[in-house]
Amino acid sequence: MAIPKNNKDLLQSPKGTRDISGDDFYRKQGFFEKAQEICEYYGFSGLETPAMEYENVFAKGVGAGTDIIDKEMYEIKTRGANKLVLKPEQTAATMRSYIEHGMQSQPQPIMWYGQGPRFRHDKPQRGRYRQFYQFDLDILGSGKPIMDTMVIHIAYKILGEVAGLDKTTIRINSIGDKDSRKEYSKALTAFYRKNISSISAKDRARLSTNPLRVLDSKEPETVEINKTAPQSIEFLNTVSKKHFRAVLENLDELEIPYVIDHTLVRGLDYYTHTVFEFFNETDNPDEKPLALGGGGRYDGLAKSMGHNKEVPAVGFGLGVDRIMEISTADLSPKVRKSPKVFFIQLGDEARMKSMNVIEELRGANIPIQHSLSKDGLSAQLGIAEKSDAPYALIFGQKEAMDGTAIIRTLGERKQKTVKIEDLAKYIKKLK
RNA sequence: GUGGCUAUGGUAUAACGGUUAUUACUCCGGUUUGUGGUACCGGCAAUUCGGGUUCGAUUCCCGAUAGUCACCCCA
Repeated sequence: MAIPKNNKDLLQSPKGTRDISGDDFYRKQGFFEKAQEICEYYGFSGLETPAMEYENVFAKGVGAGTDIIDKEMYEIKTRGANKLVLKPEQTAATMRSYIEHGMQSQPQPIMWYGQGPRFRHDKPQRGRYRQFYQFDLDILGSGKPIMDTMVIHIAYKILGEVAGLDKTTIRINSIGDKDSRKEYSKALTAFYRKNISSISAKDRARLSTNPLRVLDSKEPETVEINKTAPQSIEFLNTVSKKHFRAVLENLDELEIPYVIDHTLVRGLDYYTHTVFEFFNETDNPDEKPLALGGGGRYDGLAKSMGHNKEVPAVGFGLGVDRIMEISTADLSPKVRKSPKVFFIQLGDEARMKSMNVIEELRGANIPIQHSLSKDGLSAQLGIAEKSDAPYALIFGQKEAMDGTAIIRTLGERKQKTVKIEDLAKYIKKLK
């Protein structure tokens, strides 16, 4: 918030971005670690794609007429002729990677997870950043409904077990395969044309670019008319119906609660069959529930990106920032070890040799905290007191000469002198 | 992108248009240089930026910036 006087244009992070440090830093890392564990267990492996892509990856993949592509992409100024953009979402990038590396000749399906920043030029708000973090999971190369269920199941587990969110609602719908989708789209267009006077001007414009998105509209008059709009599941052909039913049956079997939401079609062009979103239900009515994540099947993506073959695929993305905001779960990562010993040094001689002693302890895997920048025993003991370390190691002039160190039990205020060579072993034995 | 609200040290806050800009926490240093949580003393540190009104602006007005809320959209 504080903006330095003479550098207001330079010394602040860009709008909608922020520095992540302290607890936030570790919680984000811890979340990833724990989510990763679940994914690895289910046989997924990691994928990290660049922060930028050629514009076509998203323009062709996600499709024009969506806000993401039309007005939220960051274009990068480059010296070359090709247009680069900061990636606004992961799915198209994942598919690009699959196609580029010929993954279709590997045993199918390819199962990938990953986490990283996404960029959208949106107006910032709570839980909405211009650089935000997503955890993604994708299964490419299989059209089986059980894959849809698995993806939903894992997302549900991550939200529940990792983030500790037990009030997650899953909204689900199906827009069917390409044919069903086309039929539905046609029917919707006809419906809206018939009621053209009842929908807002904005939605009339949408009608020509992407009629499915009119269903998403929040314009009051459109919301009203949408109540009588044809529902996508009415237009599912036999195959699509069977697929959707199988997904739901699998969810029932797993006892994952869901709500079928006929207005849920998701804005992006590439979705087919199953689409779903996760919401966190809040207790206080002042806060409206935030979308924590969403996803679906995108069998049409590969072809719309110019690939010669369809690649059936399904996946989700979770909004890490939003999850962090409401999660109260303990998310400390493995690297974050609570210190066992607080290292105190006294005098130049001892300070000089301190790092050698510390290296000794590091070699023995003993986590420490230190105050090498400080002088004075009282001061350092004071800091040790405030730390979480149960023991203090005092290494002073005398100890440095003798090749010993004092191990002090902070709570009981008792201490013992130990030889440096026995130090690690001695500390290990302490509870 | 549209509209509303907000903006004081690192954090949290006080100040009828006139104060050396309040207080607390944090942080740093000290209370006879080798044994601690308390206490005491001292120190660092702020009116977001740019205009305007006024003898005088933290205070009123306008603009910018940022945050926040609603819309939009979505993670």
